[in-house]
Amino acid sequence: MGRIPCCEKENVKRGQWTPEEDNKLSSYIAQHGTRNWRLIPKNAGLQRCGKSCRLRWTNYLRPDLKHGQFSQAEEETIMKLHAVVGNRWSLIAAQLPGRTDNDVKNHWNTKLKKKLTGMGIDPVTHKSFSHLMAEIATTLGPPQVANLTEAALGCFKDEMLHLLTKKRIDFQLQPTTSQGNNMNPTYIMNTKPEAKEDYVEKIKLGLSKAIQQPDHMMMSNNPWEHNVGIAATSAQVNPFSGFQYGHSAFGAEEDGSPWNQSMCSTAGDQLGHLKLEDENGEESQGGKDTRNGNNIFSTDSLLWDLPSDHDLMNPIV
DNA sequence: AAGAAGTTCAACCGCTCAGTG
DNA sequence: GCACTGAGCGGTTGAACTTCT
Repeated sequence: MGRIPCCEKENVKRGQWTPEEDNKLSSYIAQHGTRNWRLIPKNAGLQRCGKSCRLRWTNYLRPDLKHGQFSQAEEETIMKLHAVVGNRWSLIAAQLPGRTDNDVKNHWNTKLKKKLTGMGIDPVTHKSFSHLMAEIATTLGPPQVANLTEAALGCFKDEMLHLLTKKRIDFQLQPTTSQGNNMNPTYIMNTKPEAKEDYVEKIKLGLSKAIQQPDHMMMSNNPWEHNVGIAATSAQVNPFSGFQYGHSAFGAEEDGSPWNQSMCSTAGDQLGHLKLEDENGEESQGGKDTRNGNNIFSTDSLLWDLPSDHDLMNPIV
């Protein structure tokens, strides 16, 4: 049995909405509300699918929507929430008044993903590439490490070189001293064009050397320490270590909140670790239960069920 | 100036889930 | 418990726009 189409495909207009159509839809909804999307286009005199009307309304016409650029605070919120819930765009959008899931999804795919990658953070796991490499190195046997490392370095190299050469994203290679901790330095963006070529060359050199010497990877939990840092100490040249959302890259202060990097993970898997309380104080696990519970991130309703050292995202284990 | 390449974002598609009879 | 329906979600597409060569 085939799936029943949501509307008649014939006589249904598709593509960009005209101002006239927008007006018809807006004025109809202002008078009658949004009950029964299937009937709305018919009653409003639109040759559109109900689904298309719903999308147009929720993503564009709703009067409470923001249409401008995402603010820095909004971007930071998206990144933090994505680290926990993953591609649950509707959940993330629910925490950003005036933004839709489509807005958030588009912004993530076009801007934030690249921003994170450019900072040496894997946008899927929200861990630094060095962290992921270390996990690989500690989990697998030597032959697998060599092969995987080579493959991974190839990917990272391509991505990094693309970003460094095509985008004005750059790294200040001196770790900030505010932490007084070179084991976990914080890097900030350097937009000076003259610094770029030198860094690109250093990275190219370090990466190609690393690929040629996979054995060194096995000697450390952090392969970058042995290979990437060829032109300087690893802490100075390795742009992939010690990223912190709360610091200079986004201008906010770290607050010791549950958002710190240790609990970042692939998100879809993580909803199962969140305890959610509904209005009656009853617990429910994440997932579908959260569909109508838009305020699960409020401090009043969210209970964290995570030991601080719990490694939620080990892709190998 | 013009074509190519890259980017953005509105819109569509197909799927899942909740509600209902 | 089952079938059906509507709503909502996330992934993908493609037209419009921008930047690069």
